[in-house]
Amino acid sequence: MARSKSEDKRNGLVAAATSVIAAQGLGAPTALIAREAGVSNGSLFTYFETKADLFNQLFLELKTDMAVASLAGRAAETPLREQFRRLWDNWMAWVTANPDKRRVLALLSVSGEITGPTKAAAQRAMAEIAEIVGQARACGPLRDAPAGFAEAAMNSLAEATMDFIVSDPARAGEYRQAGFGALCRLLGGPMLSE
Amino acid sequence: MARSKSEDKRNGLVAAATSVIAAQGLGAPTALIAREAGVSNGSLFTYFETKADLFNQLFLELKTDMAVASLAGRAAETPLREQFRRLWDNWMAWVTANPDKRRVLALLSVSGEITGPTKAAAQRAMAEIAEIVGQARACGPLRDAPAGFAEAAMNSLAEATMDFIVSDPARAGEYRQAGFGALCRLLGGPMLSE
Amino acid sequence: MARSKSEDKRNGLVAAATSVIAAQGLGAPTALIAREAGVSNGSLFTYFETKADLFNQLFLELKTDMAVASLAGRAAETPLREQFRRLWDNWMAWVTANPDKRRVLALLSVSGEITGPTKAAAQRAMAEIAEIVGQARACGPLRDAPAGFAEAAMNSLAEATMDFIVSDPARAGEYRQAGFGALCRLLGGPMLSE
Amino acid sequence: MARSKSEDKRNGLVAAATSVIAAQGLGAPTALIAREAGVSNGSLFTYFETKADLFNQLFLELKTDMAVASLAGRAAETPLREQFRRLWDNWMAWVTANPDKRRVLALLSVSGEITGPTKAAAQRAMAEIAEIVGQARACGPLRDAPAGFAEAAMNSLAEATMDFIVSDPARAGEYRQAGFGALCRLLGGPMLSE
DNA sequence: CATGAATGAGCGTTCATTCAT
DNA sequence: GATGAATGAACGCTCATTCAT
Repeated sequence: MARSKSEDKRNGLVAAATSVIAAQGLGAPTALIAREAGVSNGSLFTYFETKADLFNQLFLELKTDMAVASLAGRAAETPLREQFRRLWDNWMAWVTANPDKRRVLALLSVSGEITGPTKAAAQRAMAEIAEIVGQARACGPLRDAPAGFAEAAMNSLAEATMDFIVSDPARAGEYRQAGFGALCRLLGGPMLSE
Repeated sequence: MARSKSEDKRNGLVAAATSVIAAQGLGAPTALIAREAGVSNGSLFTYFETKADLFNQLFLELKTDMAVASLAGRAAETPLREQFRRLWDNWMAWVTANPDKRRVLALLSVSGEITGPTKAAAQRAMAEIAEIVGQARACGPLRDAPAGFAEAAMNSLAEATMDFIVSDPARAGEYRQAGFGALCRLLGGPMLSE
Repeated sequence: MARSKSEDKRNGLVAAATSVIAAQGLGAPTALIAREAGVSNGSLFTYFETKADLFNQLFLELKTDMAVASLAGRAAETPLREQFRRLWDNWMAWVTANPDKRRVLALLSVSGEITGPTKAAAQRAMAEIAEIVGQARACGPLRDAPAGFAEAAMNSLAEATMDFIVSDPARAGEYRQAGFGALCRLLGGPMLSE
Repeated sequence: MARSKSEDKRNGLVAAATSVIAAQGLGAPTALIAREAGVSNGSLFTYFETKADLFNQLFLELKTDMAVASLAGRAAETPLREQFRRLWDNWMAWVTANPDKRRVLALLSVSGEITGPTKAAAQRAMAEIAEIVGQARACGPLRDAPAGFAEAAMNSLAEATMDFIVSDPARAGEYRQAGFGALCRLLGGPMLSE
């Protein structure tokens, strides 16, 4: 179980990477991340083989974090709209609380450094969410759309909503509402209409 | 007189930057871009003061290119749904034909190197598109949503659709359809329903 | 612990800088200095933040070196003329033995890269010499000249003498004598006359 | 006589070089010098083969300028002290009026770019001054000093005095006086004593 | 395992000089 | 001759990664 080395240090590095990269972009020096974590520059490489490796682990961790937060309090038997509502609210709350994590995720997503296996693992972390979306899709207008499309559409709408929330946190509630309305319309189907 | 700055060379550099950055990311060496353009490394800097300047001009050029392509053949008097259809089809066709441009646009958008003035100019280039969206919004469910939200939502949906198109061009038509349907539902309103 | 910064390496860099700059001027590449010191180009920058920083530290070190060498064997109670004689002889001997250091000092002095604090520190290193000059000035014809003038005059005479010594070391003794004679006359006063 | 090309442009370049180098040092770009002279960068090289050539011509021109100015109004039959007085006053007045030229001269002197022939020509330009110094030397304590030493000593003293004048022009007169006194003592001899 | 100095490839940019116009 | 774009070598500095301690 306990992998050797210090789990604390690793987590510290991940956290430091998040805040440093949020501020400076992916070009941020590993040495700075290490310093921010209170660790020597060399040590970073005992926890992550390369910078790209750090990126991949970070990506997976953030994605998982986001998924877990979004699914908090889920009750599989409640009506679908209820579940969506909770999912969406959780999700947006996570962004509001963790703008850095969200920014880093956006940076990493587009970086070209995320490997296939990491992407696959990230999808696994999102599986439960995908399942909820799948239920909605099954009886809505996206019924015949290619697999994954509904999910991607939801994601993109979430991204747009997040941008507004991050840039103007005071009106977060408003944006969350508008986004949710759009989401329900987008996925459509009887189970989501009000 | 001496040689005057060649528009051709400038365009060659822009094109080279697009393909090199699409392949290697924003970290691509300026020297490589210059070589790809058949120009000496130093020459790049007679056309663009700095790498960041190249990024900004490139961004604006790509954005404008995209906007112009999307608006091709627009007839302001045709029904709104018609106009949307054409806009969307043009847009997706542009992505299909120019995946590199699209990727570079995505990279630049998130790079933190695009200055305020460039962003403003880009918005101006997109103004006509924004206007069309505005018409749809005015009589649909996003009527009361914050300004810009409808546009952002459309953009994000377009992004998602583009991702599918780029990753699997063979089924481009299918993705385009699905995306358009989702778009109409998302923006809603009587003028967009079938 | 890791290796700690090696005083040896730093000194090696300073020495290498001296000989390389003496040969090539201040435009000498840092990479060459590093190579001459048997160190990687990057390492130079773990010892000196910038090339300008290297210049400043080098300047101070050379100036101090010169001052210390000039004051060797000073006995504050001996007659002033005696002290001057020793000072002058030491000084010229240092130049004879270290023409590179002298050339680099001359280059740096005029470079515009030496900062105020460095200049101040250099003056402190020369304080004891200034004091000796001050004693001579107090009772000679420069009594009423502006502060620092006597010192500057001595320096300039030393510079001229050094030039001769460096360009024709075989006659160093002769030049030294002539210079000393001129110095005593220049500063004048009863305590320096023969 | 009239060498081809424009004498005006050449002089403009020399003047521009003086002011630009005074401000920026010898590293100043040739392109900047050209612009300051109102000439294209390429044109500079039709007047001066290389940057080093420009340096050499500039050096000679400034040195000559200084010599001519110093000798203004010389009357070979007046007493030596008189002649020295005039020389010194002219010299210091020139520096006061032309601090840029003086700074550039100092920079060039130490640059290592001045070739032997240029140095020789410069000495020729200074010949008349050397002759005056030679007369004083002949009957003073430097009688037996190596050739050129007296001149060099005078030069160095002048340099020191100039430094004070340049850094504090308000007290130029005071410095000039102190310098002249020191000069007379340094060269000594009956013809210079008051 | 932790540390941080050492390494050296690599990058953006500059600039003397050349040359097409 | 004048112009200024073109050239490409060169430089200072950075930073991921290694390795001696």
